[in-house]
Amino acid sequence: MSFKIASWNVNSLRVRLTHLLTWLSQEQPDVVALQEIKLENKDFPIAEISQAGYHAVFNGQKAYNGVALLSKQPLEKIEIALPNFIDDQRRVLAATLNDVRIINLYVPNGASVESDKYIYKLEWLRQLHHYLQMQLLLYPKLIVLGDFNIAPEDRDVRDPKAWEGGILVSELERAALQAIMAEGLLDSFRLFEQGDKFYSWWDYRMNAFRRNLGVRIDHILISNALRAQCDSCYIDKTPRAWERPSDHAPIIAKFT
DNA sequence: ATGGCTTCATAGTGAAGA
Repeated sequence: MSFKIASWNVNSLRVRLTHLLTWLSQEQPDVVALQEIKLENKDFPIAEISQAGYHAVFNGQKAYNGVALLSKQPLEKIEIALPNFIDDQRRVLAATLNDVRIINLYVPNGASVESDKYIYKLEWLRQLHHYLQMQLLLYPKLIVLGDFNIAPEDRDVRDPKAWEGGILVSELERAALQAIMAEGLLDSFRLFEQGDKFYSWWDYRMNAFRRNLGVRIDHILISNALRAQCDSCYIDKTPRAWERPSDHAPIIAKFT
């Protein structure tokens, strides 16, 4: 039986709800991880999501951040934060489906490498590292997906010279991601032959999407125990071309 | 060209995103 999982930073679930519902009906993923839902739990559109055939768990807050998991089957063992890390920003949502642990992340953006938010991003990634070490011991079949706000390599950036040393590509961010992946997580996108210049985020400004001036910062990482079952991974650019889109495109992985 | 767009909170503009 095949299994399809996706991640999508919707940049406001309120604004993007019709996009999401259209996309769900077309793509029929088994699980979707959403980031930047930007609403409180009391405002989550449970009825619409349920009508579309999905269970939902969510970890929202007012105005910013917020993550959710939609699933055709009910999810279990929900966690909503990194352990032992005091943080009022809602960026984590973990759940279990059968024997697969799914961890949805909205990694801090960091603003700029000179910013206090950059320090927070690096500390957050350090805490994430500890958490994933433990989760890998508990759950050999692990999927860690979401908006990582890190482009792993220069080939994940349309204009590496322009971005060099800056946020999303700085050495410390990339090293933090590499250290996490070295625990036993694979970038599912890079398990397969991909064309050139595939990105998951394009700035709203400067006609960046039309010109494909993007960066690949949304990822689906999988543990070694899932490697043999993973069939494909691809970025779905279609909803990015719709009217009033999110600035991110969904990324999808399929498993047998 | 440190702007450029979009969303949210707010009722003017300003923060935040990446």
